[in-house]
Amino acid sequence: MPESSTFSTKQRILEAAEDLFAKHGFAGASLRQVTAAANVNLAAVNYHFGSKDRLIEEVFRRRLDELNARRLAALKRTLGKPGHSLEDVLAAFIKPALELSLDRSGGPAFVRVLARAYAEHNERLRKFLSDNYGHVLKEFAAAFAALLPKLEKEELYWRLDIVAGALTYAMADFGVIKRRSGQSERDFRDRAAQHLIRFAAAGLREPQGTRD
Amino acid sequence: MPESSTFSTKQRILEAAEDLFAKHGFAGASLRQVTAAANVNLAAVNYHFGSKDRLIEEVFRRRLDELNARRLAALKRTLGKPGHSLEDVLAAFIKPALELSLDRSGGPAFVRVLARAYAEHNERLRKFLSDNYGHVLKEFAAAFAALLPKLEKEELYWRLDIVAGALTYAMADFGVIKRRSGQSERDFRDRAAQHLIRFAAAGLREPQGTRD
DNA sequence: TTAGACTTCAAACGAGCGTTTTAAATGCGC
DNA sequence: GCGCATTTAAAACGCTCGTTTGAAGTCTAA
Repeated sequence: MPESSTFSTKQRILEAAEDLFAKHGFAGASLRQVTAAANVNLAAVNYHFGSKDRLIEEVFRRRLDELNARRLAALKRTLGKPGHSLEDVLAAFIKPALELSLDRSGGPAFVRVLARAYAEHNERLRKFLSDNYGHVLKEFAAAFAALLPKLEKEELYWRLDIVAGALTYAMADFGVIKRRSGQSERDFRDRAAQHLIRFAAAGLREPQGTRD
Repeated sequence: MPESSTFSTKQRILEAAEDLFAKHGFAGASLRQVTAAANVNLAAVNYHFGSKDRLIEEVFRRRLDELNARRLAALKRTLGKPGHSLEDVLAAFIKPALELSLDRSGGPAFVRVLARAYAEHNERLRKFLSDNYGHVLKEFAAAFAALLPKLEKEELYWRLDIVAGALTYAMADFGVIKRRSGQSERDFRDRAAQHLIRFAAAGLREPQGTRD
């Protein structure tokens, strides 16, 4: 199975799929649209991926494998530092995602795909993501828990859930937000990271109230 | 045009549509699924609403008219109080949405529909929502701006965007979160509102940083 | 009770869907 | 250059989609 020769077709399908899934959703983007945009024969999807569902999974795997590896590496580096802060852990989670949407072509599209997956409560997709990347979230949750010992577990999970949702939505909108003229992409992303980290840290650190 | 006789069919279509749009998305839920769930003839959708797109809009209008009226009323009440706080304004935004998902049947489904609309960047839908309900967001933005005079406009909009995303996402998941046994629905919602308000207030109030 | 507006219904429309099939083209070690 | 596995190609499969049609049914007011 000579990978080099299949590479181009598979790659083009994945890129077109990512873009169209971001624009029209998983159900809304058809394989005919995808293959037309990729300049590839319609049957190529089922030849290379087996089905539309598996193509969707591959769209996620391609980006998430690297994204989560970077997140874990950054987390490990952070946990190694003796006096690491909440902001450091948040940065380990957020910055790789921001870099993804900056570095690679198609990154901005992918974070929108990710937001869609968040909004969908599709059973198959949730299981796939949980099976493949659930351990990453668990490691981050443990790191947060260690830094916020006074928060009850239930309260912490509440807040992490809100933070994850907020970050996902915010990053999905980055491709749309128009930045100040003259501001470089890098500057913009750095400011964005600062905003997100500060915002999330404030929400997590706020002392737990007992009752009103 | 005798409204009373059409009422039942239209109502049943709207309720089935809301539920199925929440579950499978706008493209993913077909009119055949909707009409079957509503126990109504397939052609009834096009007879009563004209098209699938207009049905989608009507699903939004039915809930948002009341939701936004309540939000504006709560905001007006809050702004009338002399010493009102950031938390009060946030409560005016959040509590009506939480009550919607508590009071009415189908409410939890609708907030998930709302989250989907957020994730979609559908031009037609965005225009419809902005045309019909954009003024509500503007009034809230003004109220926030008055309470956070030290924040630059750009910074404020950043944060409001994140808050709106976080809230939308969090409320969409309320139907899924399992609450402690013995905890009443009302208690759960009140606690949820406290969490969201405290979280959002902390993120908004955090002093603006100049640069790292 | 009959006229007429409104609503429901079964059936069909053309179009597009994901997938499969079968054959032609391509790349590559021998 | 031949033989073979891999990839591309065109066409068709059965199915579901949103929408339209025209007739049947239902209700109300005169």
